[in-house]
Amino acid sequence: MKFSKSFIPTLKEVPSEAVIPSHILMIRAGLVRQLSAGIYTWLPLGYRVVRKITEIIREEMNAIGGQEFHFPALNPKEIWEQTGRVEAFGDTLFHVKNRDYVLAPTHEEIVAWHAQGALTSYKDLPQIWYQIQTKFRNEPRPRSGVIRGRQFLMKDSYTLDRTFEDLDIAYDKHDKAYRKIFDRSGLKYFIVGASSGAMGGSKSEEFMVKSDAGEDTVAYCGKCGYAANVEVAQSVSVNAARDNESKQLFEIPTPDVKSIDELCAFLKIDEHETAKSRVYMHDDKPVLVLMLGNDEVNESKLGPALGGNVRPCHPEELKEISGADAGSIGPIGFKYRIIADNLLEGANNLYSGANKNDYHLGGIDMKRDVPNIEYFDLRTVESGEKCVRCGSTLEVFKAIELGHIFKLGTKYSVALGVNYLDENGKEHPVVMGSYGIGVERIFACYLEQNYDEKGIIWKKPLAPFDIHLIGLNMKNSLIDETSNKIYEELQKEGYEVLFDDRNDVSAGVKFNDADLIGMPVQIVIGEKNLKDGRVEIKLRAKNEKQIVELPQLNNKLKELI
RNA sequence: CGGGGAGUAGCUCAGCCCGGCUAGAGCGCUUGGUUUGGGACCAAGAAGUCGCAGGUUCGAAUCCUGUCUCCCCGACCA
Repeated sequence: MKFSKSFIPTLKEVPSEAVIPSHILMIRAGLVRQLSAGIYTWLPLGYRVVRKITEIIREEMNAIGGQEFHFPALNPKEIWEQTGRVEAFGDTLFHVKNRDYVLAPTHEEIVAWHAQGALTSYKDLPQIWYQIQTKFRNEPRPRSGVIRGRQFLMKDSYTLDRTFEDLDIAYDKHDKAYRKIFDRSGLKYFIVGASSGAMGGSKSEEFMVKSDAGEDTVAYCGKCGYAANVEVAQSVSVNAARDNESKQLFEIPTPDVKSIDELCAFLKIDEHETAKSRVYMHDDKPVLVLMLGNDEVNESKLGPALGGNVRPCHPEELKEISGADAGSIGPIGFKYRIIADNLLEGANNLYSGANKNDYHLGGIDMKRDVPNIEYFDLRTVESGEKCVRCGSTLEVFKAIELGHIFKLGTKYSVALGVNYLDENGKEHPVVMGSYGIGVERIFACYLEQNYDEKGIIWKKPLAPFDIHLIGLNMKNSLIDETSNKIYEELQKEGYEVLFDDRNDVSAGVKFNDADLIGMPVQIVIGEKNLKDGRVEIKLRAKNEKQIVELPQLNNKLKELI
């Protein structure tokens, strides 16, 4: 493709709407333009990358027996009502105003609808149906460029099986295919076991990429691969101590001491000798939650531990419940249910609030003084703590979800009546699985992992072109002739070539554009080398330049690409 | 939805607090010329309903009210 005739609007300045590297690079390199919040147009260069990604996905999905469909994005609302998901999605689902249609945010319903009555025999199963399609979700807050948009490309596949055992096989095939897809895309990723949430299913795994732009926080062990969302992550951490002797309870005046840090400083004690109190309202009954030292209550763990509705108490409720304000609340004399984090189990000689403003208690023995307490894992894992599986150090960081594989079970097949007859003529619901990949997230994550101060660094699999051919001074007829000839030859050799044949920009502009757009190999045709019958080859990744005799160019490229 | 920031030329932004003639800069763009191995130079030029609506005023980019849009943090996120 000739640069002079292409729409590649590169930008020297950083556009104000972009914050994260991948977004900035996409805009600056002329890959994408925003139309509205969370809605993007892929420009020709960027769309080439999208197609490289989708082609990798197709190959791997076909390799496990997937059949490519194209389901409609516009769906009758009625079908969505049958599974209760119009309500479940709520405002996230786009509704069409002048018809009872919705814009599909995913396609379980439509797959089930087509399967119903069509897959009627055990002989029809298993099936793997997939598509690469535009999805619509009314995200309340689109962000991070294409990473969270209101319209986005998704590869979604659905497996239809007879039994849960067969589902295991289909799930495993997807697990392997996904690894291949992300490996081939050149991404560094890891896998997190996750709870299946509102999709309604049992087992699921998320494929994640470490990134500050991520929306999930995960704990990860580099040694054994343990990875979990911090909402559920566990770690080995040190229990509060139990001394041989328990002191008697004693009251300490602690004027203006509220936080654990202030308490430790005031009494000159260690954080691990203290217990922090938080009061929650659980189905209209107060619950005191005790944490060791300064540990924060992990509300994602607290909810499931208690069941029902849980919310933090309002400050004005605290006094009535405990007799004190926040900062002076503690377990002794607290009249309602008390639960604590596991780390506090059996500890003694602890300091905590006295349920009396400006007073704390010392000498608390959990066994002796708080006999009816219940223990749960309520901590939030922090970086530096030890892995529960192998004991090495955990890292906590933000991550982007690239893909997710679910064992759905029979939720949708039951709701929409997708049944088959087995060998004995007995009817069963089809067992389903659902598997998604965010196509643009592969794109964005690749960029997050492959750039430098000059711009993007493509590797061959996703690069829009293999070679960026640069004719420096195109008004020089020898350069013009030679570079055009090389352009033709390289294409005959089967390379995808972007040819910077512009005659109205200086060399510096071409070099900088080439580095910004980031094709793996640059070939520079300039007077300096051409007068000796040579050209320069530059590898973008290593910033390595080599001078090559013209007749050797082809061999050299075979070696490099 | 809560909190914060922003909307002025294609892009990045100044001007706004403290109202005043024809609204500015850099980059980009057009034309001519000189350049051509790291965003080069000279000259001439085009380009703006100052987000929108209403109000205050002799006079509004500037003050007031409303509204829309975009960005960031949070909530939410099959």
